[in-house]
Amino acid sequence: MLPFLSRADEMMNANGDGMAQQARETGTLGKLMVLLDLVTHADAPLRFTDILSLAGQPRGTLHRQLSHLVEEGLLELDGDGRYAPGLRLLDFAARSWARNEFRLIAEPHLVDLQQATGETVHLGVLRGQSIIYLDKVEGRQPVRMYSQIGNASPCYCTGVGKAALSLLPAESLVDLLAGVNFTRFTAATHASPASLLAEIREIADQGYAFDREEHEAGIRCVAAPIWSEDRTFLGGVSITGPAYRLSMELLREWVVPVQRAAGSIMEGMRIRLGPRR
Amino acid sequence: MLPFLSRADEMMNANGDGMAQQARETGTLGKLMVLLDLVTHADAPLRFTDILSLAGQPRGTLHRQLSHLVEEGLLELDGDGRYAPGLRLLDFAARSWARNEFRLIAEPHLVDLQQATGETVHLGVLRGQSIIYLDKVEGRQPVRMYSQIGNASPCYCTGVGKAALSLLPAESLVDLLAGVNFTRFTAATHASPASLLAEIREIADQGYAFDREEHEAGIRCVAAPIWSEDRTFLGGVSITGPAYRLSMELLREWVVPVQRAAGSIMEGMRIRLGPRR
DNA sequence: AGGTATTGTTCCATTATTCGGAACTGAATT
DNA sequence: AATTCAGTTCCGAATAATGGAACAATACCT
Repeated sequence: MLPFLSRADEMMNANGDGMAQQARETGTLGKLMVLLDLVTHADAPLRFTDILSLAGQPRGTLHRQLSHLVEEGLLELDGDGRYAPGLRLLDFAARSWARNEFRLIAEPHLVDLQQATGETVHLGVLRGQSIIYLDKVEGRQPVRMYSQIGNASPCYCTGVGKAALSLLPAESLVDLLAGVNFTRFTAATHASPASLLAEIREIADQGYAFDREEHEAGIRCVAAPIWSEDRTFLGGVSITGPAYRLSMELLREWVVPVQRAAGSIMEGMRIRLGPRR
Repeated sequence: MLPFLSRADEMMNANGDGMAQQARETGTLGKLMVLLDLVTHADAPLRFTDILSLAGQPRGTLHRQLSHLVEEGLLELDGDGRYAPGLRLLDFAARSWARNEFRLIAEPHLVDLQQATGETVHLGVLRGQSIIYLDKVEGRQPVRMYSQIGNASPCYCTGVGKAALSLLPAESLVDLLAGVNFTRFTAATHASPASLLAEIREIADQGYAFDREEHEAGIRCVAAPIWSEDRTFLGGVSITGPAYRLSMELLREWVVPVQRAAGSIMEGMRIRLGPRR
């Protein structure tokens, strides 16, 4: 569904001649990742033939590639010949999450913010054209975790996403949006780059962003951007909740606390990263 | 730390001659996975040179391999030249977790068991020589999630691990244990295959396993095994908690509920998988 | 049942990618 | 300025991936 880090940004450059296209693939690995993407994005485990038609590769080739992925534990093949994501992915992810510096630094500030407002707090970063949620703090959590963490969400209709975009220089922003597929999730979702760009300019001035039920009907949020001096990471914190409880007035009251949390996180990052450079 | 799915099981077979060794590598992918393992297992982000010495590969080669991993989002390279696990791993994992059939089937039974006992319930499966925790249900959870989920833990000193091992035919069990490195976590940890084998035989008879502070001092658990007719998946459910609260008597009382939960999960799997074969 | 279409697996000469030594750049150190 | 150390680029040689076709093993249909 979500195209994630698309390496294929510069594929359609302006010239029409038959020049050798820019180096754009990661060789063998790139092809295997496409397959992993296919399987992990599928709603149900896929059979060999399903993948064959989706991947458009010769059978022999595909068969070997899948075998390699299975042998490495990245995919699993059940007794009925259906391919599902492998559990080794969980092991990798658990490790990368547990040790993630940014998350570790942010965590206490997220908890503070949650306690101050009583609503759900998210931490997300921009990767490619998607926001990946790195952490989530809920009150007495009725819902299961992992529900949001790790999920890639669109950048053009989430509070954290728009906050992150507002930090990009105009040129990169346009480049990035050129590759985005504007899916209309609700009536309020931006349907084109034009209207989005206008809002983003506003967000850049104000220093905070709202999500007015743009991604999911009945869900609103306020978000503040997080950046580093060299723009190597961009992200945001947000407070999210049901529209019936979070009036726009209330969200406006929370602008200051969210911005303060974002500020504290940036401060923490500066202390951690500053001395090195 | 944990060697995970070691493909290299049959490397040291009995013969001493120079015959071509069994096919054992996954080509390009296998080499890249070794690197991913290195980085995700490290305590802190690694610099190029660190990886160079750990991986023992020519510089040019290593450089290209790491570049590919970074380009695919499996690794991230920060401004200081340090490699950390990439966030794309999180995205993959979130998906594979959310859609995992076994977990979805087991979930309600885990919740029931948690409510019946008030203690933490785990669901784990055996992959290679490790137990991977697929789910965890706590009471009003004071600790963060992801803490355990996805983590690979040793099979020889966890309740779920020993329960899973007890289902293996004698031969496979010996093979598997031959590759295990017996780390002594506490005074109660099995230090050799011999004593472990004895206990596992007992567990196979009884149909349940205890962890008597073998993995972590002060932590005990009861676990019951889960299997399928064709032995394609082996795992277990467990109730875990602090030793001061969970006396051995209490654990013995919980044998029945844990076994019942395991039974219900197997039942659920049979309904789901049965009709197909 | 028998025949046929479908699905999955193996083989091997060809082709493309990876390999890895060496030469190169740039920064830190003396 | 000279010297080490860390990281990057280059290119012929070695190796692994490719994909067509032949081969199993099932499911599907009269």
